[in-house]
Amino acid sequence: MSTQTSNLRPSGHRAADFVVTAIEGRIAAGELADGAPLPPERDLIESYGVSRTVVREAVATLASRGLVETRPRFRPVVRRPGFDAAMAAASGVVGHLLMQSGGVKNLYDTRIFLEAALVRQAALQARKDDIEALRRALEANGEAIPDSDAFYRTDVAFHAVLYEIPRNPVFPAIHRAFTGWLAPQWTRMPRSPERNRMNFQRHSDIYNAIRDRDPDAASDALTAHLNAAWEYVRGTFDEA
Amino acid sequence: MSTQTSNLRPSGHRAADFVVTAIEGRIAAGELADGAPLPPERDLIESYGVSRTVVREAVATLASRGLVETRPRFRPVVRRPGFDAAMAAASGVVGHLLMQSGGVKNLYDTRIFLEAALVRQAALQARKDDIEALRRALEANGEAIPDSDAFYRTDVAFHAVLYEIPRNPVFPAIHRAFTGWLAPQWTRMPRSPERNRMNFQRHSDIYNAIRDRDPDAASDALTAHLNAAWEYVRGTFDEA
DNA sequence: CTTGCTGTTTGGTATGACCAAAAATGTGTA
DNA sequence: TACACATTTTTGGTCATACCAAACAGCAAG
Repeated sequence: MSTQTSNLRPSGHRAADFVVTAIEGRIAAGELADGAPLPPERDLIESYGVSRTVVREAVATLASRGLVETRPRFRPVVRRPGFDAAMAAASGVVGHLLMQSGGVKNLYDTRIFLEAALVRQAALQARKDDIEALRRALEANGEAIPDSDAFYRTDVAFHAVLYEIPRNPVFPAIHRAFTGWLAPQWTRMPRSPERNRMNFQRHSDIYNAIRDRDPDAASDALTAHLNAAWEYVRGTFDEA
Repeated sequence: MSTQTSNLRPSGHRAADFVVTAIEGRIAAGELADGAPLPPERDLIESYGVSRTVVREAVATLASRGLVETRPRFRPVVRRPGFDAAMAAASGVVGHLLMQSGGVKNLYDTRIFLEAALVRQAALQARKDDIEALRRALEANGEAIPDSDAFYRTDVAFHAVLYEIPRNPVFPAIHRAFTGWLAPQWTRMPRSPERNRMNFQRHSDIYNAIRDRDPDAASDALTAHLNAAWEYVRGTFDEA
């Protein structure tokens, strides 16, 4: 007859979800600023009138959503989410997808598609400083031809410039996610200065097309570049 | 063979992470098939030699990664992750992003960009049955003009066809994610048969351009369509 | 075969305890 | 005073036990 627990939280829902949304609200409201540590679990117990079990479950949920960052035995740190956090949240699942048949191919095709559209757009409306940034990235890429490790970094940086041209923070986040997901495949590819030189040539083609304001040529060059890279690495997969 | 119960989990790591990866492996190996219920928590305790706290934390992590589906008081159900699961994992963060300044705009611009590229591609290489599917979707959309609710559904369905044309499962997943994220904004938009008729006209333009194999016209029609919709709803935001 | 009841299973939560590492505090020396 | 070192307190990670309520499985009655 007497209610055993006298809590101030709405019953019927899961207590953990209640705590999650409550903390989410405090983050969104700015009460818990970016970089600040989360209150100790034992404080949260008192604040929300729940058990430590619930608090820990809630913190784990927040962590997997990218709203807080947990390291073993450290206070969780609040992270105001950016588009990168969204990608990070998805990456756990994507890792599984990549191991399924055709998963890598589907993702890589998506990248080709998106990037081809990016260079087309870039050819149409890249600003002077965009093209200059692209030129510098290309130059650095060319100088790194003898060093395959440096070439990889400058390669990624070159493509990164393409994602920055629209000035929409979603695109750089997508690029970082792509490179992170596909890096394991890439590193299995044998590298050599000769291949670097070939890829640099492709990069030059893309740059020239954008500089010359030729969207079709830019799109074609990008597609050819990435498709060639795929053909080169496809042998390393056991897929039909 | 004999179930190895020699659970010597590496110390230094978190026990919960250990359990998570172990269950992930069982899912990836197919031992836990899609749709099957997860073993009871009390069984997992014995299997991995950890406390129930750890098991619950692990299950919560798996749930937030989209590998299992939990409903209150039901056995968690294993879900072989698809690209939709990846999007679902990201949606928690995206919800926060949408509330930040410019978040909706950035995401919507991304959608316009992607969809414009899709219709361009569709104009170039859509198959006969693709165009036929698009025509049927357009027809249904036209018939739903008087009913704003039905119009919204057929509107989404029309755009969905565009995402299916590349036959890459990533794109439909992206579409579902977009519509899910942006639906709250859309539903705030006042709807009327007149606006429906206008949107239907835009859809017709897109369809005609694809049917006529005119990539530029298709891309322009799509961009005009979505930009017009944005202009129509922007008044509902308190953004500069 | 269906319907309805009943005991069992199982997830959700609470409580208390212990450990180890981090953070905070105190202390002695230069 | 300033700084390095030792000690106490805090705090996250884990374990064990217990209880409740809803889902589930089995059985009896219709």
